[in-house]
Amino acid sequence: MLADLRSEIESGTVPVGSRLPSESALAARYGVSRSVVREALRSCAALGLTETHTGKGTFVVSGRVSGDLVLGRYSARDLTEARPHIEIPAAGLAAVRRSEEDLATLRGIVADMALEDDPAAWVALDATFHCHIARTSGNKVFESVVTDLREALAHQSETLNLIADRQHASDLEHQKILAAIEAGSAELASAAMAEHLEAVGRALGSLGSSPPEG
Amino acid sequence: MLADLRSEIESGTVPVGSRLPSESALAARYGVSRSVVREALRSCAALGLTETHTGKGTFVVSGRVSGDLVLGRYSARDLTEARPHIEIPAAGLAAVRRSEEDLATLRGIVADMALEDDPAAWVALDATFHCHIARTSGNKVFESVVTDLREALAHQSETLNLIADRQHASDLEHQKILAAIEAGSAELASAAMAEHLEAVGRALGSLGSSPPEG
DNA sequence: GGTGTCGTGCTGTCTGACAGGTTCACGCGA
DNA sequence: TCGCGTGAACCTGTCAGACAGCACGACACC
Repeated sequence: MLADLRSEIESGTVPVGSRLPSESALAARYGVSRSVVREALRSCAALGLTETHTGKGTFVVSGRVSGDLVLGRYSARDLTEARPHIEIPAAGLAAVRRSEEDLATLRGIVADMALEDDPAAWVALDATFHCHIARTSGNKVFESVVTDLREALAHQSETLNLIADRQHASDLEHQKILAAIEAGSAELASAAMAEHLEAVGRALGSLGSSPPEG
Repeated sequence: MLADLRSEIESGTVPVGSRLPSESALAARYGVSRSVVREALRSCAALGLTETHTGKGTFVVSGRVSGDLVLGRYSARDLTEARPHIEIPAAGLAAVRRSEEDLATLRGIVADMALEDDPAAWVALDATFHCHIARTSGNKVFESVVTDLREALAHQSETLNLIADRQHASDLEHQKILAAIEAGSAELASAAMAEHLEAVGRALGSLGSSPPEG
């Protein structure tokens, strides 16, 4: 039943943020006792999929298993320092390995970002853009690491604010990255991503070695 | 009590491979009921720290939480392709940020490797060496990713065999890396690591895009 | 010596119960 | 009518006790 519950969450059948049925209800649905349900929920919680609050219920907090990058606490410096080394080669590979479907998705994201006014929504799209490039690289290691990095970053509101501040500049840089990937040039794509991350890094520079906020 | 149990496992107080006390015993030790113990053990199992077998007990299978890099399945190509992008900059940072203690540890590992005859033991030391360089980089992202990559690699016996085949060549390259880190030169350390990984990559080249063995 | 059986210990699951936190609606008073 | 307090309903957290199934070792028997 753990597998069933987990697949329901990971497949998105149960949307992120929603409340799961109560333990008793789940027990009745699956025909098991509450103990079994509780242990399954504990597993999901350990994997970072759910959180349960006394008296309120258990809530889906993520659609995917969090890597230890997220579980651990990373300083903004660590994240900023590591990103280029992974995202730049990922962009290069993406330019070589992209499919038409990938290109369509990336174009859609970039178009949406240009129209987005809400900073929080824009930052979310920004994360989607970078994650999809990593996925387009065809290397699952890059995909996992970038997704984890981005998720870890999502816990640092200070950093997110600074990212949102340069929305228009980033939009232009994203378009440049996309164009390079469309052109199929690993060199240009890497360079464009490097330029983008460098600019972001400068904007985040004021953070210095400040600790994460948890 | 989960935190207590988990820290006991992660700190190595309970060695990997050993059997934990029975659920009843743990319940008595912590002064809680068996339900609580079972849920804590479920969490540990979900994190990949323990495995429990009906009728036998629960056993410690890992001293650290496995990232999703390990949980997922990665091809040898993905791993080989991603390693340089993370380990080379990590080596560079390690050269700049290493402490005397780090140097002593690394020297010890390299010395042990030179004397090691058993291929399996040597490969384990090799993993320790690379992981400790990542740790020495002072960047927890690099540390996590390298450790995860190495753990993922540990599931691919074919790759491990090829790594073990060039034991003597690797020993020399490791010494060169260590010397560069001792000298405090990020440039030399990166170059030495690049050279090493390139050589390993060539040796693994025959793998091509063969799937992981699971 | 080899083999089969029994007892012990452990996990897996169920039942029923109670304490404490959370939320919401109802009713009372201003 | 509006504001507020109270209480019921629901939820999770934890406990105690019980039984079935599996694994393993000891012991008796052949």
